[in-house]
Amino acid sequence: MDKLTSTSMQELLKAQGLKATPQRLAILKEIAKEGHISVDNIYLKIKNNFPSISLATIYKNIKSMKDAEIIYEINTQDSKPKYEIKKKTHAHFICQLCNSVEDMEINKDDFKNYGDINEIDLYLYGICKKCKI
Amino acid sequence: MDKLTSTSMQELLKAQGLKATPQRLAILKEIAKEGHISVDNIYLKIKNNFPSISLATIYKNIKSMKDAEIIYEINTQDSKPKYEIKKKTHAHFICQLCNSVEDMEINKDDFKNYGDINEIDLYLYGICKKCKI
DNA sequence: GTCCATGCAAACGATTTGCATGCGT
DNA sequence: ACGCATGCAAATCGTTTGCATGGAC
Repeated sequence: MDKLTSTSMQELLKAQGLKATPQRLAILKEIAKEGHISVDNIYLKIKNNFPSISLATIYKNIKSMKDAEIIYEINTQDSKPKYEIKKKTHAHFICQLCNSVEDMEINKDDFKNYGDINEIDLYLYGICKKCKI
Repeated sequence: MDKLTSTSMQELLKAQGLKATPQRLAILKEIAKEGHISVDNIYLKIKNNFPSISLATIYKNIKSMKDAEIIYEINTQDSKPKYEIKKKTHAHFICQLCNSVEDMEINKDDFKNYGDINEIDLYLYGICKKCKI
């Protein structure tokens, strides 16, 4: 996944008119570190270094950063929503056993024959390498 | 969409070990008629001809018929889950204005280069013909 | 008669909201 | 100093569960 420094995160937020609060930076840092992570797990992870943070704050910030298109929501068939740093369009491979999410490259042009498409969400379900062992 | 008679619905249910109750048939009929419909709307529609039906019954039956792979759940970015009669793999085109869902044919073989895939969920977002006018 | 399905009400989990306080700019 | 952000608690929404009753086989 792309390296995202604290500085670039602050700029990303400011560019969208959002203040770079410690909570927001902590959330972004956790998402960037994990790749794909649920609200609950963001909360648990951040609470270690930041015991005062509230779940409501996480939800509010997830919402505003999603609206600002800084992060992206992944909705799979069997687990709670997960979040990732928004980047170039790609597919998600979902393991049907462990629910892990893996990014896969796709070529947007492959979908041109479907007409005028603004956005593509492609979820591929199977068994990941780890679970296949 | 495929024609689905009352008789074939009954057989579909029995084949999966589910009793063909009037409630179940009404739910299936509504899903077949609408193509893609939410729990709330199933409830509202059925309540007209079937005032005693309860939301819990709809939820329970949606769950059992989903488990039995008679119906399929569609989860889009901005609206509540919708349900359709399960059929051959296809994509869903979602209108970003009116949230309508439209089926689009896809060729499973086009996804062979992604590896060992059991299931494909492809959501394409854009503006539907009606909303483009 | 047994078993599964229904329908009501209560419980539940995830998310949202209101509001007083605090902090960044 | 102002306005947005935080954190708590309460409210809300969608969905699930328990349980007593009813109906299908």
